Amino acid sequence: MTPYFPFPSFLIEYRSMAINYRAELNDEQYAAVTTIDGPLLIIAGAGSGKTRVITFRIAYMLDNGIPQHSILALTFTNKAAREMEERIKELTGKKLQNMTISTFHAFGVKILRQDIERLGWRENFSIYDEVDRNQLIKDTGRELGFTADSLDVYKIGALFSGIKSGHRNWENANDQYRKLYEEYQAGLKLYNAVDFDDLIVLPIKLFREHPDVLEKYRQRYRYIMVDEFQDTSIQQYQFMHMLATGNVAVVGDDDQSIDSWRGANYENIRMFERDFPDLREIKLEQNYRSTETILEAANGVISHNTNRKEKALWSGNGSGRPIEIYLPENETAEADFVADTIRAVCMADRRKYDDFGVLVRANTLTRAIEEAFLDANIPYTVSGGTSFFQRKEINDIISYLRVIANHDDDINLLRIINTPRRGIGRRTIEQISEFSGMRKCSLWTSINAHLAAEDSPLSEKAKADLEEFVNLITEQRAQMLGGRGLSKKVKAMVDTIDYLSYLVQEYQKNEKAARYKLLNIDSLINSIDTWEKNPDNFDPGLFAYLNRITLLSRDDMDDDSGKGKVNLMTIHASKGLEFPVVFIIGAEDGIIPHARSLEEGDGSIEEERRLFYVAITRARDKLFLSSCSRRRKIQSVVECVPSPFLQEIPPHLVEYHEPAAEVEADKAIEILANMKKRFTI
DNA sequence: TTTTCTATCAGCAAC
DNA sequence: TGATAGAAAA
Repeated sequence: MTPYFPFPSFLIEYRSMAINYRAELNDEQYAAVTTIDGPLLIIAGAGSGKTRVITFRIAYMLDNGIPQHSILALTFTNKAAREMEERIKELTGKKLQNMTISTFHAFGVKILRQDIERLGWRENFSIYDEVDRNQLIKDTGRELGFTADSLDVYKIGALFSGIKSGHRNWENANDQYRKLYEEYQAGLKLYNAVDFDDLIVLPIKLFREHPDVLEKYRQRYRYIMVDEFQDTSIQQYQFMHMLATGNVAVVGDDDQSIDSWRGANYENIRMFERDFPDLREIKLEQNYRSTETILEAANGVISHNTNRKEKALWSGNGSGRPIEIYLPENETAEADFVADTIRAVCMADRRKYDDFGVLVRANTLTRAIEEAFLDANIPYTVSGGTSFFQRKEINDIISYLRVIANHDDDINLLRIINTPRRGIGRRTIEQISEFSGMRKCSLWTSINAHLAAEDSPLSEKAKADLEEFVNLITEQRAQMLGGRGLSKKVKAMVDTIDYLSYLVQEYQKNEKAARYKLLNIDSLINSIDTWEKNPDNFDPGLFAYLNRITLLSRDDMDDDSGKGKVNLMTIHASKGLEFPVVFIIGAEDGIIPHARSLEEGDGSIEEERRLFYVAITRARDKLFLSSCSRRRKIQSVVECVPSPFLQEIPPHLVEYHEPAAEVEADKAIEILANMKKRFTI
C-alpha cells in the first residue's frame, strides 16, 4: 500500500527497523525465536545460526514489550558477550542500558559487589587468578611445612578448584591436602580476596543463606538465556537454576563440549531436561557455514563418539573444495607451509588476511607460526593464551592498583613491595610476615605495627624503606579515590615509582624487550582511558576497574579488533568463531588427542574428538590440516605420527601431500653455504 | 642483607 | 623458552 503522503522521516526509519522474523529465519529458528515463555532447550549444531537465533530472540522479546531490565543473557567469554550486545544493538537500533549481557563470572562479581559483606568479606575485595592462587598455595604450603616435592601447586590448585566447584571430593588419596585447603581459604578471607571459583560458588552461598537477596534477582530477571550451555559447570547450572523463574532458554551443542577440564559438564543438558520437564526442545540442524565436504568430514569424525545426542546436520552450500592434508618434515616446514599458502591463497582467491584462522591445540605451538609470519610480513593476532594482564609489567602496575584498593591483599603486596627495587629484601619480609603469622593479620597491618613499635627488630634502614613504601601507597590511595581521571592518575603513579627506569635497568641486555614492555604499559593506560570515557560506563572509579579487569583476556584489549590480520589461536579459543579458510596444525598423535588424555581415560578421548570436531567446523570454504613427521619438544626432537582422527575423515574428501622430498633440504644447505660465503668474504 | 648470576626444571586448554 | 630457586657477589 502506497501512502498518500510521505511518512515523516522518523516513521520511515521506524518502519525499516521492524523485523520480518518469518523472512529472516528458517522454521526451526523461527520457533526458537518466538518461544519466549517457559523453559526452552535449543540444540544448535555447529554453524546453524545460533548467534543469530539468540539476537533475534532478544529482539523479539523487546518487540513484545518485555522490559530490558528483566532480561539476563549469560555467556562464557567477554568477546561473546560484547558481540551479542553489538548485534542486538544493530538489529533493534535501541540502546541497551538496562539489559544484562555478561559472562557468568562477571555476573558473579556484580552480585558479590552488592552483598558480599553478608558473607564476611569487605566490599573492595581482590579477585585472584591462577597465578595469584598458586602463589598463595605455595606460601601457605610452606608455612604448613610441606616439602617442595609434595607441593605441586599446579596440581593442588586444580584439586582445590575441583573441590570448590563440586566435581571432586576429598578421598583418602588427597586427604593430606585438606588442612592446606582450609588454610588457603582462611588466607583468602584474611586478604579480603576471592578466587575464580568463588565468583560462582559465593553467589550461590549468598543466595542460600540470604533468600531475600535471591528473591531480588528472581524478581528482576524474568527472562534468562544461557549460551554455550554445554560448557556450564555444575555450579553454573545451579546458579542459573536458582535464578530461573520459568522463562529460561539454554542454547548448546553436546558435540562442542570441550571444557570439561574446568568443570564443564554436558550432562547438564540432561539435567535441564529433568529439572524442567515441561520444556520445549528445538533442534537447529541446517548448517549455513560450511561446504558439504567440510561438514561431511566433521560428521565422519564425530560419529565415532558414543555418548551424544543424534543430529543430522546438513548444508545446502555445495560440496566446495577438498580438504588438504600436508605432512611436513618438522614444525619449521609446517610454519613455512602455512605462511606460503596464506600468501598464495590471498593472491589466487582475493582473500584478505582476516579470512584465515590458524588453529593449534596448545599455545606453545604458535611460536613457529609466529616466526614464519614475521619473516613473511604477514600481519596476525594471537588470541587466548596468556592474557595481556599476565604480562609481568602489566601485572606489576595492576598489583599496585590492587594494593592501593585493598591494603590487605598480601599476594599483590609481596609482588610490588620491592618492585622497583627499594631495598626491601628477603630478611625484612621474613620478619614482617613472621609477625603477621603470629597475629593473624595482613602484611600491611604488620608493617604498620612494626613502624609504630619501639622494640621492632627491624633495622633503621629497613624501617625507613618500609615507611617510604607505606607513604607511597597511602598517598596514591588518596589520589586514586578522589574524583575522575583514573588513567591520568595511573600514568602519574607509573612516573612516581619510576617504573620506566626500572625496566631499562632490568633489561639492559635486551633493549627491545624493554621498549616492548613500555609500549604495553602505554596501551594499558590507553585502555583505562577508553574505558573511563565510555558513555555507557556509570562508575569509572578504581574499584570498578579492578573488578572488571581480572576477567578480561587479551582480545578484550585490542582496539583494532584484528582487522586485516590472520587469526592465530588455540582451538578452545576458536569456539563460536568461523573463518573462510582454516588451518589446523599439529594434527599429530599426542597433540590431538593430547597425550595426557590417554592417561586420564574415561571419556577424555571423546572430548579430544569433540575438540577436533570444533576445529573442523570453524571452516567455511577450505580446510588445511598438517601433521609433522618430526617436532621439537622441550629439548629433543621427537618422531611424530599423524593423529588417528585423520583416519576418521572419509578418504574421498581428502587430498594428501607428501613433503617436497629431500631435494629441498639439500637446496637449503646449499643456500646456507652460499650465504655463509657471502658473510665470511 | 640485598642484588645479581647461574643452573635447573617443566610445558594442554581459560574465565 | 621462560620462570624460578638457590649460590655467589656486592
